[in-house]
Amino acid sequence: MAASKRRARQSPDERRKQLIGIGLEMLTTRPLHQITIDDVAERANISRSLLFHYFPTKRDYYAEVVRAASRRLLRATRGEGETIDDLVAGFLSFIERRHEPYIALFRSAGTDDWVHEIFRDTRAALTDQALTALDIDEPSELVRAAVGAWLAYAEELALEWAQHHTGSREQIHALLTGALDHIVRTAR
Amino acid sequence: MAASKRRARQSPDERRKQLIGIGLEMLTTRPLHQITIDDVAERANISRSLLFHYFPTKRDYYAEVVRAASRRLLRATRGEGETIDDLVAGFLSFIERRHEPYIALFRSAGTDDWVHEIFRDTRAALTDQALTALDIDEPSELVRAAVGAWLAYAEELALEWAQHHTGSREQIHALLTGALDHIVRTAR
DNA sequence: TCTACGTATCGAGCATTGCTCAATAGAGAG
DNA sequence: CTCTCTATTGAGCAATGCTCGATACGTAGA
Repeated sequence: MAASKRRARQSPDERRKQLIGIGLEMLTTRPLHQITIDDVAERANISRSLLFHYFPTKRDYYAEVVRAASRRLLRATRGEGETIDDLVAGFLSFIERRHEPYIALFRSAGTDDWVHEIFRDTRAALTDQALTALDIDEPSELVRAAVGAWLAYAEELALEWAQHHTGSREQIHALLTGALDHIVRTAR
Repeated sequence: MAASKRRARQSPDERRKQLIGIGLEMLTTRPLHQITIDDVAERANISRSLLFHYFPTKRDYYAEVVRAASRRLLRATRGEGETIDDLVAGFLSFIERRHEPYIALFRSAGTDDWVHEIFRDTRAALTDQALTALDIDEPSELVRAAVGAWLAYAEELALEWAQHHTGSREQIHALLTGALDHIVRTAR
């Protein structure tokens, strides 16, 4: 008690990182809007007030947490994306390893407009990666939309696979690449 | 003021319907968890307490609202589903007319476990409709998963189309049926 | 080593919101 | 006309997002 009451003064940078880290961690166990400031503060061993010192509002805090989650995802799928096979393989590996935070990100998508916006940005970036891998330079609006929708398909199928082991990795891989190929050919 | 203070006693059935109706209405303008009991009560011209008299908890109220939204959707797509073309056509018409409540339903999916469950049930029912239309009696787990994921694709693409008029109705229709056909053939 | 300043940190307190419970009043049965 | 049943309410509690003034920790300069 005496020890926990002691003020452990830290640099703003570390504190922010710590708090966002805690947010990411908690995001894997419960939906975004169920994370209360009190929970985070207690976990970080600080007062509520301090959290509001770093993030003007709960929304801002959430937003940074979700953005961090998004960055993680994009970092994990990017770079390998030379071909569609590479991209899909990277995507599947990522989902396999980290489907929990990924689910968390998705589940958070609908909670609020500002979260949804981050979610859309993330998906747009993934769409760009896919389009690049497909060697499509100037896609029509329809092609972009179709590839974006394919991502929804990919997410759903990959998560189902990661959670319930539905089908083999090769089957899922084939379903994803095959569908994308078919979709893109149809869309233009 | 005097008029609004007057007690307008109603039958439980009507009250429940009224309250759920208000919930459905509000769901089109804001995400589920942003609807406060106070808002609903004020709109219905009743006290907060009465709402808790009919629904033991806010969750229960939400659940019934979302279930009602789900039922609407299923009623609108069911029946026409003789062939896949019929089903897709019905789906597109429905989205075209009512994409707002539909978006609302989707957006609500991640807010909480119990909402997500309703959402999954809804999608499972739609999957059954599609499988029936495809004349697939005993689908493997993989086929079911693939068709379920295809629904995510369909939802995403149809909503994009309804909101931003991306592509013609025929193009979207072709993209949906084509993808489903391709996916099912690949999955088995 | 001492002092003074900047700021990381906290505690008290306010408004909103989900929820409880005892009290009240409207409507139909007898 | 009265009595009973229950739809309805108001007051109040606990949790939670958020504000603000006070405090103490760490360091730069003497």
